[in-house]
Amino acid sequence: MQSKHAGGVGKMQTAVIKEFFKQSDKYLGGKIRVDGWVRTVRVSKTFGFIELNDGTFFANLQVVFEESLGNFTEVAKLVTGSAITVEGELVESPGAKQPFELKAENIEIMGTCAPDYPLQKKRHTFEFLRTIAHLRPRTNTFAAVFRVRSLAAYAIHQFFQERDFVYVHTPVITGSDAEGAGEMFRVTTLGFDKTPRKEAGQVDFTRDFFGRETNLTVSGQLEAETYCLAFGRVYTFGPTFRAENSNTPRHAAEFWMIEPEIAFADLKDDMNLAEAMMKYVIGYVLENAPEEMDFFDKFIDKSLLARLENVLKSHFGHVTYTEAIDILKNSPEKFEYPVEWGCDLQTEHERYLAEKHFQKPVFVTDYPKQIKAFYMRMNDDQNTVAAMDLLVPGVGEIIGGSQREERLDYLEQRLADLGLNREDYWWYLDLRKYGGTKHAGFGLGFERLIMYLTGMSNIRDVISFPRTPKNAEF
RNA sequence: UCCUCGAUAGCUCAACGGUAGAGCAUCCGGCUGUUAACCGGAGGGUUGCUGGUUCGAAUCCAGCUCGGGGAGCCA
Repeated sequence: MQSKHAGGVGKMQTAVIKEFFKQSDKYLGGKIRVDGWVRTVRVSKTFGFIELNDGTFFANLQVVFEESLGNFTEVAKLVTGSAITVEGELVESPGAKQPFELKAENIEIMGTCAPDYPLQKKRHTFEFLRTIAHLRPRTNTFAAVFRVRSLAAYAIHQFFQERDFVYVHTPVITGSDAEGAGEMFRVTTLGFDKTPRKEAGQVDFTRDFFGRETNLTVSGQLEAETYCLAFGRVYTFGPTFRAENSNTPRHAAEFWMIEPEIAFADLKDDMNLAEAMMKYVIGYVLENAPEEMDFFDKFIDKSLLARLENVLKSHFGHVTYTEAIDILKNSPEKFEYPVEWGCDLQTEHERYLAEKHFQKPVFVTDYPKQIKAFYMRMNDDQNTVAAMDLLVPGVGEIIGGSQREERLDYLEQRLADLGLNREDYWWYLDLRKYGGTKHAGFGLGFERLIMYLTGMSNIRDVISFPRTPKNAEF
């Protein structure tokens, strides 16, 4: 990649550290200028070393400076976190830990760093770093996490765009409060002191901003289906909000979700899409962030690379809910919760299936209708629905999807059975009246994908500023 | 929301009923190739908050707040 800053041959070249590592031949022996932040300084009486990072590359550039420097005393006093611009010659390094280093001829101090800077050059706990979420992207782990996150987002867009999917922006504010996917955050401009009431005492939402009750979306799926039945293949990728009081390493109140929806497609097509997408993203990240992935493998999860590479080579497992119940019943494992057909699978059951029995990602399909949402397509047995969950080792449920019920009479019956108001779904039901066809889709929790890709074990450490119960700092 | 464990210097931890310590970080000094550099010195604390027991509480008890792990809900 040619830097937009790169100058002509023989002149001083300003470039980013990534380029020195990717094309060191081009720069070795030449004069360069580089901007960055000090990660650590090691100084002696007449010379010193600076580890410089400019955010473009995982590794640091070692800068060597000597007494001849005009501002040697000031440079020698630099502390971790300072911003500097260095000019000098890029030379081969005699040290064992880096191939080359920058022999400084001039160091300009662009921004000093106060001595109470909380980041040290030793290891911090993730719990502490969460309290300084504005500074943590400067650490190795978070630099790696958020570069992988960026690459994974790009890979997802690329995967769908290459396959002619249309990216749909579904609304963040929704008027539908009956999507059944959990507690919602209310959106209102009504005052708290004198909330308008109707005669019976309930809040009068006709006087609210939208003239009706509105909430933050818990899923873009129903809206995505409308565009699916126009474009054939669509996907959403945006923020999602759940007001559940969930206190776990896998839940956040604000998270990002990817929801593809495909027309003229059944559950099998849906699972094939999900598997292809997962493999595409894994492959893309392994190829484009090798330094970051090596770091995770070394310091975060020692079996990460082996596991991801194995996933690329193997086919995902497939098992029906009914078969899964049999596997669990016949397993030697002692479960805390009893296994019975009709009960939802507990976390311990899901973990056993993904981590012990299959030891790779596995689709569980055809769940009892009682434990799944109204829009999932009824199977011929009238007892199970065409649903699928993808379980992955270490994270658990990462995808939930289904073939949608396209038969109007079946769908109306399901709404009635669940006590849902038919009028609230008038436009959703219209899709079944006007050219309805079989279609399917799924929801992928983006943060859970990042956890799976990096080996990070807490969702709060894979999203820039996590929102969880009792925490919305920053 | 439930169960469980925890909160001591900026950070990571020790002290477990009797004067609150160490390593790292910071500041000062030393050191001619360092790699979480090294060596010497200094400053730094209402022991999460409120109350209780005790001659005496970081330590024991109660409540609260916040955090970790597990569970539920789910992505």
